[in-house]
Amino acid sequence: MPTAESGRTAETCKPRVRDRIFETACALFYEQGINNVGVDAIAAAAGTNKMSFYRSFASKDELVAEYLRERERTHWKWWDDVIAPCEDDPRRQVEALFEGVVSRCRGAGSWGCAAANAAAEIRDDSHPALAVIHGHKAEIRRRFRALARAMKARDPEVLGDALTLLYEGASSSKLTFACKEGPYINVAKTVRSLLDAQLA
Amino acid sequence: MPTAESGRTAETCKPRVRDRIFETACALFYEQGINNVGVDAIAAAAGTNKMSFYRSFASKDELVAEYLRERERTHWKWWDDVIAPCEDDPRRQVEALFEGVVSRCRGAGSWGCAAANAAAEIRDDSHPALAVIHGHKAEIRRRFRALARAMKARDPEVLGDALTLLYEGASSSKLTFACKEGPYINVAKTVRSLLDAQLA
DNA sequence: CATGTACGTTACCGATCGGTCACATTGTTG
DNA sequence: CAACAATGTGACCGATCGGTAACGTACATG
Repeated sequence: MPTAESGRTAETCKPRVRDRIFETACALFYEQGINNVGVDAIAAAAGTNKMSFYRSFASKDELVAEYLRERERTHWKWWDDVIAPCEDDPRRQVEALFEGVVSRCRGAGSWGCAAANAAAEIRDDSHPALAVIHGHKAEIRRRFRALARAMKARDPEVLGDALTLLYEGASSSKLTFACKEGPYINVAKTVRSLLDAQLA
Repeated sequence: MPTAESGRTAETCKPRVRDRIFETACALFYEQGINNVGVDAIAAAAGTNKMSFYRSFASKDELVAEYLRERERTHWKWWDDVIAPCEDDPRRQVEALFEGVVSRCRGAGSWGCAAANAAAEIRDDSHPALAVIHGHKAEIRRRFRALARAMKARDPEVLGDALTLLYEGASSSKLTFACKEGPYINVAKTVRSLLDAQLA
């Protein structure tokens, strides 16, 4: 057995076939949609074949769930990085988050929220990805409500939900608006005036 | 040739097979997602077969585009009905629209915005439904901006975009939040305080 | 009765789907 | 060298996909 490999110290240097498949699948799922990407296409794009795929993943559905878990990890890392410079200033944290969303949406490779897109594609209640989607969205709402509470908003639940909806709307507007300057471009300004109104 | 039928006075009483197929397809597309509903399933659910389908529609893609056009017609009819009682009071119209959205989302048969869901499923730039989606969303934005202008908001573009995002977010939150009381429940209150802040 | 329209039925096409089989190859380790 | 784990290869499965061809039938109109 390899010395520097015990199942958990991996993901270091070696380009394991499983990792190549997974990264390729994540990119394809996000750009083209889950139902528009077959297992064959993933394996081919990763420079391997379908059999190697099924040696690494139990099923496509499980891969999809894992894909969304990875997106969620990345999302929260991004979130924490954005709010870190404004520690102990929840209002600045919220503003920074929405400024971050705007510049994220501006990017060329942005196709909206992976979880929301997946929710539109997956309608089978038994799909393992559904729990990931719902958990992710519930956590977003929870964090915005916590930020509203930290800001001492007069109605933290309402303000938290408002921020959640604006956050959802901004990313989802990426796919639905053809123009390059969708309604998300003004969301930071909106949030500021909303905070002005809701904070005493 | 039938007397009471000249191509435009139709859609009256006779249960034409084309109409049955179309209504069935609209319901299935909305409930289960476009890519999860095959032509065979549509025909069978409409009590007919695939051949009758292709005698009425050029292709599935064209049916999908027609489905979204129908959803848009219904949406604007709903919209106009909601704002009609508040004529000459744009602020009340906006408030009525969001109260309407909340009660619409509360309904059991609500699966979010059909256009937004379709946008997540359709990633092929040449799909005939894309123009319908983009046109619908652009019109929503245009109307909210016009309402903001009619309200004499100090920055109609920003306020109009804010309303657009909240409108988008509210309906899209239907599929992404598992709980029965998603963040949309507070959107009417948010809109009121946003209007208070933005109107002089 | 003859004609034409609307519709039902069956079988079929090539392509793709998710998933599995048996077998050959590679590279590392002991 | 022997052994083993990881990977590549190609054929194959049943099911479903969007779409078509050929034919039969019901019915209303002239």
